[in-house]
Amino acid sequence: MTPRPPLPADLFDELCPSSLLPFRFGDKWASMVLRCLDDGPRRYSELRVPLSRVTPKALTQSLRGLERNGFVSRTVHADPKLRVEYALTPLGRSLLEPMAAACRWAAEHWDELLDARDGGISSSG
Amino acid sequence: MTPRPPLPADLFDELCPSSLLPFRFGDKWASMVLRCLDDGPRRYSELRVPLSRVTPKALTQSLRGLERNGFVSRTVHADPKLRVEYALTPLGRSLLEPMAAACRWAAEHWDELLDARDGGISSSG
DNA sequence: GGTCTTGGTATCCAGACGGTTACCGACCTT
DNA sequence: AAGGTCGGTAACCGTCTGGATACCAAGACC
Repeated sequence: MTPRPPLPADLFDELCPSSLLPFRFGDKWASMVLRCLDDGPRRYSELRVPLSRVTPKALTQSLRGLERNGFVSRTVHADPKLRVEYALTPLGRSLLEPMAAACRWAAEHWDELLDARDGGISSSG
Repeated sequence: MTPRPPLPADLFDELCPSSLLPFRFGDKWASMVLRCLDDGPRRYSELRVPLSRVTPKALTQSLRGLERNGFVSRTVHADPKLRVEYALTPLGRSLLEPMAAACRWAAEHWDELLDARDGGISSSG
């Protein structure tokens, strides 16, 4: 429909600050899913591309959780053929701000975070 | 030492936005621990008061995790008698800002959050 | 000597979380 | 009719989290 650019081939390549981020949103993949929906609705199969390392079960689970909590909407179009679209709700969209704030924090304190993890008091665990 | 007011008797009474907050920091009790350290160092036994529903094991685990990641420092004083104090590191203190931002977000969207949970698409789970 | 406080540990256990593999019906194309 | 795509589900299983209960050594106090 909209000729938006396709999602990146693999979100795991550009591992963002989230890897050291001590915050977590929803389940394991929820924040990545939200990122993928940032610029408009996406189909299930579209989401599977950047999240290729997430099994269909896990992706469905994550989407269902986001839907249940009102962050994402799921719309089935049976127009010409089956099409399921996931989109951010306004609530879900509003979530992007505090998430970005957390990421900014992580970026600012990146060195300290690395330092604490590696050379800190104890590196066990 | 400092005659700061004691910690509240039970943090679970004044359940803050965190109950609906879709963000999570660290393990289950980490954010509550941080809140308790907000106004200065606290002893293990002090922390146990507001977190009375947290077992010693869980509290220790949470503190160790926070320490490992550089958010909290642990200091043993054997001055007159054994005293172990936990305090926020500068890094840990800097964390309070994005956490507060997340809480503000939750407060702003409180109604929507409740709505989605209860009357939303599906209330299962 | 017995007990209390302090700051924890040891052990066990249930449930949640997440991964693997396989499979499915509906529809479209060839 | 055969095969592909779409949007998933089913069954199984290991790991991790976190709770319950019990216990402990060192020092202070009585």
